[in-house]
Amino acid sequence: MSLSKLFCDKSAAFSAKHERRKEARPGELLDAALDLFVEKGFAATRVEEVAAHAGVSKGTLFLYFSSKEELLKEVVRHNISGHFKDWNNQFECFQGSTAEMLGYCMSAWWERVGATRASGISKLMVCEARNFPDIAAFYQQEVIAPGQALIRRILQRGMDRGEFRQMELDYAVYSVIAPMMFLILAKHSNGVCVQDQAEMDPKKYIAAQLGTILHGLSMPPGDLAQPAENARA
Amino acid sequence: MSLSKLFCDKSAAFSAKHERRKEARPGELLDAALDLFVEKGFAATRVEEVAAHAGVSKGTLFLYFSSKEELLKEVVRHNISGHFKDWNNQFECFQGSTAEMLGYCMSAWWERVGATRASGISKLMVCEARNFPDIAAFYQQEVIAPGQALIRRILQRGMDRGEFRQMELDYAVYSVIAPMMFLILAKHSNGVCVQDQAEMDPKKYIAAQLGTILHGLSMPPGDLAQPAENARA
Amino acid sequence: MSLSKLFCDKSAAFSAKHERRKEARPGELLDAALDLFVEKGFAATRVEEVAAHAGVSKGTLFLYFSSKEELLKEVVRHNISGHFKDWNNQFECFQGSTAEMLGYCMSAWWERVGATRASGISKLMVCEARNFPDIAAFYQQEVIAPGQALIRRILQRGMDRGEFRQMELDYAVYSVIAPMMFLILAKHSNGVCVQDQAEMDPKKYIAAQLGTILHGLSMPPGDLAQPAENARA
Amino acid sequence: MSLSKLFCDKSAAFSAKHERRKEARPGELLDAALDLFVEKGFAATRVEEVAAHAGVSKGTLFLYFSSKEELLKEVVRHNISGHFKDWNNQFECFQGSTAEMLGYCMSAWWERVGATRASGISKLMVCEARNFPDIAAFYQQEVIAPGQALIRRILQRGMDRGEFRQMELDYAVYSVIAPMMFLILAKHSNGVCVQDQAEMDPKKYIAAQLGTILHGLSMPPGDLAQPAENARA
DNA sequence: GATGAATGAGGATTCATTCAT
DNA sequence: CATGAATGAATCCTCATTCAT
Repeated sequence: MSLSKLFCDKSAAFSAKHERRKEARPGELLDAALDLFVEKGFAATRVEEVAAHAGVSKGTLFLYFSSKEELLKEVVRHNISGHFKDWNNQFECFQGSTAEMLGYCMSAWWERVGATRASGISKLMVCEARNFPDIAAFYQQEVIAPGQALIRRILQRGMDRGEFRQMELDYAVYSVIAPMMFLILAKHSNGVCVQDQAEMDPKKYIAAQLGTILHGLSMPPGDLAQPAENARA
Repeated sequence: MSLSKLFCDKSAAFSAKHERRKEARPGELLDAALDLFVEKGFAATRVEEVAAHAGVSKGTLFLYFSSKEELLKEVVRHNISGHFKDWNNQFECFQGSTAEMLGYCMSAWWERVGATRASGISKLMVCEARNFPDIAAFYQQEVIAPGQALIRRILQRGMDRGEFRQMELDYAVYSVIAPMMFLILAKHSNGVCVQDQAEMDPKKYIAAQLGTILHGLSMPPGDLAQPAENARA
Repeated sequence: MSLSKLFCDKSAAFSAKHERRKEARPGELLDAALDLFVEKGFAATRVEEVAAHAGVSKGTLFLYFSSKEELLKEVVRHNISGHFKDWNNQFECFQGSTAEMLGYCMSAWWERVGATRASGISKLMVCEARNFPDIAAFYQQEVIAPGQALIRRILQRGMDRGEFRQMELDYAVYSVIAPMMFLILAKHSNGVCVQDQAEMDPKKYIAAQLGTILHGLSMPPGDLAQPAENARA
Repeated sequence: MSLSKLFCDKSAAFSAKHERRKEARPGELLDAALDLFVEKGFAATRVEEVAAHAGVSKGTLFLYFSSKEELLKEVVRHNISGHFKDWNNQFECFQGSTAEMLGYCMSAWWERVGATRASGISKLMVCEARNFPDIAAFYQQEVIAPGQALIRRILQRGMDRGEFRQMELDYAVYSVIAPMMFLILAKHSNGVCVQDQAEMDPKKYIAAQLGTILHGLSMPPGDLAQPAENARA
């Protein structure tokens, strides 16, 4: 069964009005700012660098953003995906098993978020949350909450359908979130998470994590078949 | 009274408060610096704050650390545990199942690292790695590499003993690491990872993640028994 | 009206005040810096003072000079005259007696260097040479060496033409240099060289020193005897 | 005729009382301070360096000198020679020609001042006079004035005895002072005055300057003539 | 709108001076 | 007396922000 068949047709309706104003403002500045904030941190990034990366002068930046902090806020707003409405819709229509749904979710997330520049937002928020509580709260409300809610619904669906074992959702959600967050950090933290980043294939990583999430590392219980004649010394 | 007694007394009484302070200063400063760097980031932390948190003046800090950057380096060095030798030894002697071993490991890690202030180092490194590549490399070599190696050995043991299924270790290690890293971030990122941090019990979190890691979320295959037409309570 | 006229007008009117300032700034800063460095020494001069003397703010100074030390270097470079090429040319064409030439030289030096603010450079170099060996070496190469060379040529001319007695040039050059250097110090050292600086007329000083250099203090031998019909072509 | 014969026996009587207190204070500190102030300038010298050079701790320095500036004052006071009383006495008894007297003076100055560490005082004063007008005034009064007075007396003696030509003493004194000051600067200014300091022999330098001062650079008129045991009444 | 020169508050660092031991 | 740890005012330098062109 192809994945595309699994969904109904309701496509997402984008919020048009609020976006318009921001679209008018040089997206290059927001992109440059995101890249640099992620790379060097907010405090260590100079607005002049941001402007230079966007190909404009320092003064121009302040034409569009009243302050460096306001720029950060806009960066966060601009990079917060409207994916959730879409994804929630897709959840409603999904026909396959919950395992498939979870796999689809993680792949889709990687393609639409993780692999893009927008993924840096998460690292940025992790690093700057303490300094900008209001931005953190906004992010938490716009991204974390809907994200966790979606995953909860998926896991609940699995439990409801007898596919997943009974579990405490408050903790189980992190089994899905943690590997994705880790992948983002690995991508943005210069070897602090993974030894040789170039060696890591994100798709294989996601596949492997999905495998663990679904089945764990342990030998399937019934699967007594291959004993492993090895054992300890 | 012997001469040596005289000398001992003298040296013992030698400069009580002043000396004690001098011994204690660097450690107090390192602790304060760790806390603040983790909380606010390196660039956004003022040395004067660090000094104040350690109960000394700005100038005193520079008596012990030649620069703010050197302070950061020392913070990292100082907080890098020598746990791995110990843990590797324990690995050698461990008698129980590999699942138990993994559970023991994660709990021990939480108690000795995760729950302590030292855990902040990981968040700090994630945030500052790009700005301080040499420190990141040092951390990677002293912490990341040995940590991953230990986990690989554990997983390999599980596979060798037929407890764990065959897996590609290069990716499987992250099934263990990601949840722990996530826990640290949750602790230090002001709600950006978990909605209500106060609600989360780290021990339950670790238990839950261990459960997932070992057995996955899926219903055990043979266990088809109770399909659960239920839904929750 | 031709197109070129339009362009000319436009470019001529282009940014009047702002640009003019920008052109002028570095020179004003260099002048202020020279004055203050000479007056108070490099270390005792604050960059803010320099900026204030040039009528700009602290930050502006750093727009043009990357550091206080770089400012010093530029001060030296900027004040090192290209007089030597000119003077060497004049040496070649000079027709009069070598005594006249020496007198002309000392007067010209006074007018073009000694009496100007540039004279402070020499005092500055004397005072700061130990702290900035590379600048000292540069000054030595650009000023001291050519200066001594010129004087040697003059003295040599005098000897060659039988006007001057045979002398060891390595030491004789200082008979010319020392009085000029002394005059500079007198000008800049607040009474440490001469008791009442206001009383001293530099032209009379130079005339007097030239007299000594040429004829010494001693009574002309024989005096009476004969005016010296010797020498010169 | 040996030089020693030229003098009568009045030796100098040292001022005993005021010296006593200063003698009690570590001369090492004053010596170290002089060396460093001369080498690096007052502002650029750290009191800790002075203390270290004198082999004591920073705190000890402040036991003897209430401030860095007071240290400078004491350095100047300590290094101001009491030579003038002695030299003035010698002037009174000198039997030889004034040319001999001048030569003796310059040699004696070199041996007792110029060649010693004390010579640095002059360079120090030249450099710091603007920043410490009161010290400069003190130095001027204790050293410059008596020094110039002595030289004036010598030149006057030469004129009175018909050995020297008539000259304006206000300017003529500098013919003697400038070469000596220059020698000091050459010694302390790291190549800014003389190209290769190592090459210069101070005694030859002084002999050469004395030659110029006495007879000038010009060919003796008539040459032929000789000695001319003075002229004019 | 765009520019970039100018600003000055803010932060890292130094160092003269103090003072408990 | 001597020490050297501690201090904090002073100074260099940075960089977000303003504004005249």
